[in-house]
Amino acid sequence: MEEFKKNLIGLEFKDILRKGKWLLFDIGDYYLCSHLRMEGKYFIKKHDEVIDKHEHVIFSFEDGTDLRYHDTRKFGRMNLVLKDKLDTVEGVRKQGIEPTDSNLTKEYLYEKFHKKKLPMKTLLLDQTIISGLGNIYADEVLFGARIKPMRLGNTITLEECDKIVKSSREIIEEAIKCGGTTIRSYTSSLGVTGRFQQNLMVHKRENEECKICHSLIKKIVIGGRSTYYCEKCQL
DNA sequence: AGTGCGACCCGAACGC
DNA sequence: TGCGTTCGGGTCGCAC
Repeated sequence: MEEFKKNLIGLEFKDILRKGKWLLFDIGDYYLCSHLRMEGKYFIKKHDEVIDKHEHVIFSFEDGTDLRYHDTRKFGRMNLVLKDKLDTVEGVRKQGIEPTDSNLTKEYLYEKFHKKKLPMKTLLLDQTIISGLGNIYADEVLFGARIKPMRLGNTITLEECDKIVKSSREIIEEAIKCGGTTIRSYTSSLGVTGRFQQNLMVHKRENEECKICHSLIKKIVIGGRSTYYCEKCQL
């Protein structure tokens, strides 16, 4: 921690990049790799403003402003690495292809899925295959692609991979437009709300009617994660 | 290698 | 001002 502080004093934040779910702050010879997990968020505040009990890391700048990292559950992670050592941050290095990237093709997904004996829900959460989908969007993508979450990778056809490409792109783009999804965050008073929850077709909708076929949405656990799907719409 | 699962964290939601 | 328990999100590390 002391080392972390000492290394940053006097350095300039030059840029902010993103790789999958990681934020990379370009600072001098370093990248500060920051993963927000569930509820991590950054705020700009004046240096003299009262420090909230969930503001765990504060960067103070010469102009009297702070960049403050706020994380209710202390679940996020930060990792300061020299730029040429970025490869040593496993999570950052092993990112797969993003839904918005034209390199995400049905052939690529078929190659990744067709020998796997893991459920599709688990495979969509694997950041080394598709980068950026979390528990909510994985459920939504599978609904959009009309694939049951427990189907194993080795049962998925090329055609279904095409549906996943399209569904993931559509859902991620729409979610970004909406400012994300607010489900468990209680910090909306701070201005961080997502509107995508209005678009959710299955996630967190156990025993509610499917918006397409009106049968009841089911909830199960796959790979230790809550998973929602429509028995009738998804094959 | 591939797969499965507990640990991490703590406020909210839930059950009584 | 009720209190104890469970849940959940993404990732890693360990066991098989």
